[in-house]
Amino acid sequence: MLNEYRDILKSHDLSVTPVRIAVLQALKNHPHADVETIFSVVSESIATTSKQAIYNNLHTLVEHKLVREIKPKGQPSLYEFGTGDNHHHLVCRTCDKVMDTHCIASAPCLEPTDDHGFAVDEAEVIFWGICPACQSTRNVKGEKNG
Amino acid sequence: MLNEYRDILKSHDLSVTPVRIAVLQALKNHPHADVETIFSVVSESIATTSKQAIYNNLHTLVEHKLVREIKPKGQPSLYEFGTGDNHHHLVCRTCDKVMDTHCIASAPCLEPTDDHGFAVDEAEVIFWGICPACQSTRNVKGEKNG
DNA sequence: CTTTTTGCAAATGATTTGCATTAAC
DNA sequence: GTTAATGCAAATCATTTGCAAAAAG
Repeated sequence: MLNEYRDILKSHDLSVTPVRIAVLQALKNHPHADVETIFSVVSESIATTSKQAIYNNLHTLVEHKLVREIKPKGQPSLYEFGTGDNHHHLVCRTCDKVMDTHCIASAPCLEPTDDHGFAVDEAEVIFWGICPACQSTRNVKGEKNG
Repeated sequence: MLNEYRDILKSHDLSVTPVRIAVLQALKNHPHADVETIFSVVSESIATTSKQAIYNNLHTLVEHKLVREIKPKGQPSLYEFGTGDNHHHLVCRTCDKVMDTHCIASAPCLEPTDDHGFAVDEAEVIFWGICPACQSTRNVKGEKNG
């Protein structure tokens, strides 16, 4: 429902534009999408859009904490609709696939022993490993799987 | 002591070259250094070196788990001598400063609730926040501090 | 009507690739 | 002598910047 996105944007004092709504829709349908993917999905409904409009919107949405950015080492940034449910990520060292997971750590467990005066607002956990597909196919770094 | 690095490299079946040793030394003296920093430090002792030699060596060292790569969102990669002590990082959202810290979570606490079949070998924790300097100077994103 | 967003082109900058030379083993 | 590392130049590619036209508030 489009008005859903409209209301979310309005409640964050963000102007409502077709591209911006399309970006939110694309993120909802493609969790962990990169800019390239979002651009091509948005292009399906708005053929004249530009990659810069996608970048602009993602930055704005990330700033307003509506979208979370994930940056696997050496890959383009991935984006996900920020639900604020504080989940974490499994990242495959071989094919860079990203999956959601939760940590058995309860909130007070995820705290630094020494915060060096930082005002910490988020604890991000990345579980590094090898995904099932890469385990079975002996993929080498760089090849993509499922 | 140079033979220290020599032995570390030999024990990992890596050939011992002046540039490679200089990279390890630079990392020891400059925790959380980026390629630019490592290049200029190494250049002091080996004036003829190239940035590509630095990249090559860092990749090799990371592959052999002698060096850890940290990738703050949108910044060049940072590298640190990989001590295997499983510490974590505080990253400033404003100036991108990185500090070491530990997590009060004990090992069994840092496990995914559902590993989706991944063979997980590391749990990386990044504590996002605002560093003391940026808190006091009201820095805006992009300005560097301390 | 003022501000924000859009879309285009061009610039930036970290990282990678190809290859001949040189050094390590 | 065979393999791996070096250093140079050129290419790649995600991301950013500048700006005029268009849309949103």
